Amino acid sequence: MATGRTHRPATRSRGIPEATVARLPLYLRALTALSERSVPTVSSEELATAAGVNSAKLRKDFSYLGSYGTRGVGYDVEYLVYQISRELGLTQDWPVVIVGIGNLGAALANYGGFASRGFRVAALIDADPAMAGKPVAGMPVQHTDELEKIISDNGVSIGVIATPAGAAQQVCERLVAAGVTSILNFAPTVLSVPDGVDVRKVDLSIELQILAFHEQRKAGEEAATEAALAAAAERDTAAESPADGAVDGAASRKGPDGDVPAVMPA
Amino acid sequence: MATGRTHRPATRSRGIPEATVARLPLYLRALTALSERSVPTVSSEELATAAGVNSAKLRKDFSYLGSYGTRGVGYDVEYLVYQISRELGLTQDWPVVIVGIGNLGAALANYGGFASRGFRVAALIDADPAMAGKPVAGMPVQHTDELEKIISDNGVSIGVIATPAGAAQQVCERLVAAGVTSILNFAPTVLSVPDGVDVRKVDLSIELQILAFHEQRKAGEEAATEAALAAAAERDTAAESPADGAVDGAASRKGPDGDVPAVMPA
DNA sequence: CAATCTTTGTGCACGCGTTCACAAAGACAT
DNA sequence: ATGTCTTTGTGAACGCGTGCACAAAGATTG
Repeated sequence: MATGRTHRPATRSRGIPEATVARLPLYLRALTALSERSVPTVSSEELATAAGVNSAKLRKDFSYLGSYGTRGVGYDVEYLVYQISRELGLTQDWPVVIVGIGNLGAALANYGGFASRGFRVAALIDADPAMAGKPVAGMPVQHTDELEKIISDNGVSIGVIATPAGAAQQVCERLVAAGVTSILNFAPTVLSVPDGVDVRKVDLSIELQILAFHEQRKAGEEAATEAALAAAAERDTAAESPADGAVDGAASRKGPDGDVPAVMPA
Repeated sequence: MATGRTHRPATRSRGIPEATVARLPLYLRALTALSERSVPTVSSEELATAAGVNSAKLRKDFSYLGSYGTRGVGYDVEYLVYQISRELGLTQDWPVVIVGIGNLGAALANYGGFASRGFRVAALIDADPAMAGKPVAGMPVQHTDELEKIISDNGVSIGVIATPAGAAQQVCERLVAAGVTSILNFAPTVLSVPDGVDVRKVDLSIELQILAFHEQRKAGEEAATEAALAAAAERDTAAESPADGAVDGAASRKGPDGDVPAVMPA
């Protein structure tokens, strides 16, 4: 999982487990594809394969929503699309603002997947005065000064932060103060928010690091014969002189721009 | 969690739980920040706060790596940076290729967070002949025809897919055939890969849908008095005529572009 | 050297999520 | 109407992840 929830008690929302909620969009996507091909019904087995999950898991997930299937037949595609959409709150319009119109912010603004699922980009906001008025994705960028007014005028409750890490917390606080209660954070920082505000984060660098871990492990297992012994020996050696080895290793790792430097697509 | 793992038995990699691996990058980020401020040591409590997790969890996570702390004092920042970097495989250079240089692909190419953590963008690849040779992030875009050669010449084992959904599976297969064993997928599709290949996915739309679910729930709880009763009644009514209600609802949901339409930053 | 104080490392219990496996339900054929 | 066959819905068991709470370890002070 690339994304992680921040804060939040293990409370179940209306009885639907968090893990199930996270999978509903997957089912919805697969179902919509079937719907477009005018497939009337689908079995849990078929749908599970299309969504990339186990069929038992899918059935249990659906059981939290109610009994929408027909034994011996499967699920009615159109009906299920509707039920899941409703459960996810996609039958209503969700205005969102994107703050930080750098490379990533612009890419998000152009992302077609939002509009097609009930999300409407209400405004693009950036702190750079030079950006103000510039059209991005057919929409003029507005200055941060307008943030509060935009939020309240449009009744925005979902905000997307695509600013550099250094600006994220401040932007977050302004969004929350203005009434935003759900935030999707692309900045590589931990955001602290008051209770009642949901934060989900997407960190591109973290995903790659997790892949690197497994990649390294795979490489290590390949040469699992004598190489494994050599590696272990080397590791032990390095571990013997903590401070010294660390300084060396850490220094070589810190790149030109360090690490934290509020990097970000920007 | 915006990202989810695809396939993969619940095997522990060298004894380190997957959940712990996913948090290591968080700790690393917090530690690097401390390192830059020349903080020599840090307690589990402080570091946990900085990383946005519980201190007991952090200590348990570190215990899987070994006993790197000193009781009564805390952890040596530099040493821990080194150990975690090594564990994640960041002490070596990882060449990556980005396939699909649309808005998102370009944003990723410009993302500074990659280079600073040992990831080197070896090539940008796009299927559009018009893109070939165009410089993006100071690097010429190469045509898909070169994919196999690029992978093998650079020893690339990690690939990033930022193509439209329709092209993702095909690109994935070519990457895997060419030797890539880890894939970060931004296309809104389920990729099927052979055993031994890791896939992590990042889906922007899914994250928003999960936020919408909770947002809807919050809104519902606010008006939890009589409104709740009304809503429940309405829901029951809708549920009574499955097929009919479904057609209506689903139809109104399918936007102009449908849903699956291989949308994507592109 | 002894006493105290801080902080780590971890045993243990609990709860969530996953998976198995099967009974119940309905479609369909005879 | 009866029987067969398919597929759902779910009870139960298991395993992973989380958090508590504390003993052990070491620093620090007198």
